Amino acid sequence: MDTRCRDAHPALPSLGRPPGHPPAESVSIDALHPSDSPRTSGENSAHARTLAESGAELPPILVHRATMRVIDGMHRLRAAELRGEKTVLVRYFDGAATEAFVLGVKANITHGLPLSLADRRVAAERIIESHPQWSDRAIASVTGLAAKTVGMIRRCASEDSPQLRARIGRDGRVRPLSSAAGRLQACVMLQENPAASLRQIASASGISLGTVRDVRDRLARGEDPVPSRQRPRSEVVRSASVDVLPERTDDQMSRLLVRLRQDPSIRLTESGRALIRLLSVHALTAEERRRLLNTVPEHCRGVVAELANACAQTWCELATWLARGAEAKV
DNA sequence: TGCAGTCCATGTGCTCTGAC
DNA sequence: GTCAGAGCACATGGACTGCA
Repeated sequence: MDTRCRDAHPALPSLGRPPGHPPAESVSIDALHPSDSPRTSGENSAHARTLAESGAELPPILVHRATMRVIDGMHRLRAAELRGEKTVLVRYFDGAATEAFVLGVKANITHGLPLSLADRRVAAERIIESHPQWSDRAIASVTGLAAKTVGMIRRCASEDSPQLRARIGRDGRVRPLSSAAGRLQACVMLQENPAASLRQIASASGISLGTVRDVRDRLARGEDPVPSRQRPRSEVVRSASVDVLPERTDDQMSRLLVRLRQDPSIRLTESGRALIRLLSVHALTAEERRRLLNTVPEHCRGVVAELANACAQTWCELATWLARGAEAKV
């Protein structure tokens, strides 16, 4: 057997790489069950005959101990049967059935008869279902597909199922799919508590130090704290063209903000840009409010609610003063 | 000495482009 | 049309530096 399949993916945590290579055992062929094969068309009988007729000693096959299913080596098993042998050399894998399947896929793309493209796509679908937390590249490295292809399969497969917020990469690190909610929270903290350290803000908002720094730099440049890539596409369209806005409260706020941003007397002064930044932070869409809500720990909700009320009161007072000022000028 | 900020290598997903 | 590779922007953790 090609021992590379034992090292399916060192960085993927749930693969559970077994320590060392346990010695192969001679096991009765009758005790083994057919594999949960990634090959949709079954074994290739011609390939099995070729192996049987070669006369060469066949390497041990890999078997899932809990189910006695063959993980890797169905062609070698068929070849042994064709030779009339009663036993076959086996190496056991101890782990979950889903991990055994991943191991089988990995083994089949690294040696032996390669999986077809269709087989690899089906395998990717199964791995996405069993390991939704794995990144596209991690699954791509197991199935032999391109990461982009895995991403496309994931999008199709997850239309009816909720998306996880983070993925585990090939290096075993967890990376969020979107840091938008954390960025918005960090933005609020930076403006309400400028003396707080980046680390404090990073810890409180659940994003990395580098991301907090990026938020700070963006605010200093008068930019949105959330990169356009991470904002919903509909929102990006809104800020690009106010003519396509449907009549909704969130959209009305966006429209007013766009108008304000376009006003030279506002956008060409430091105080004006600061005002736009403050208004942008507080003009949250329903989706952003929902995301922010999910980031507030249970024990902090009272404090956050109190702060939110205080902010609301401040803005109400400001609105009243502005209205009075407008009336006075008229 | 410990904290805070910065830099860097390396990972991610997305988009574009060319090969088949 | 499908697929993979290159390049991009962004995120991460560790290493490093500066400062009280």
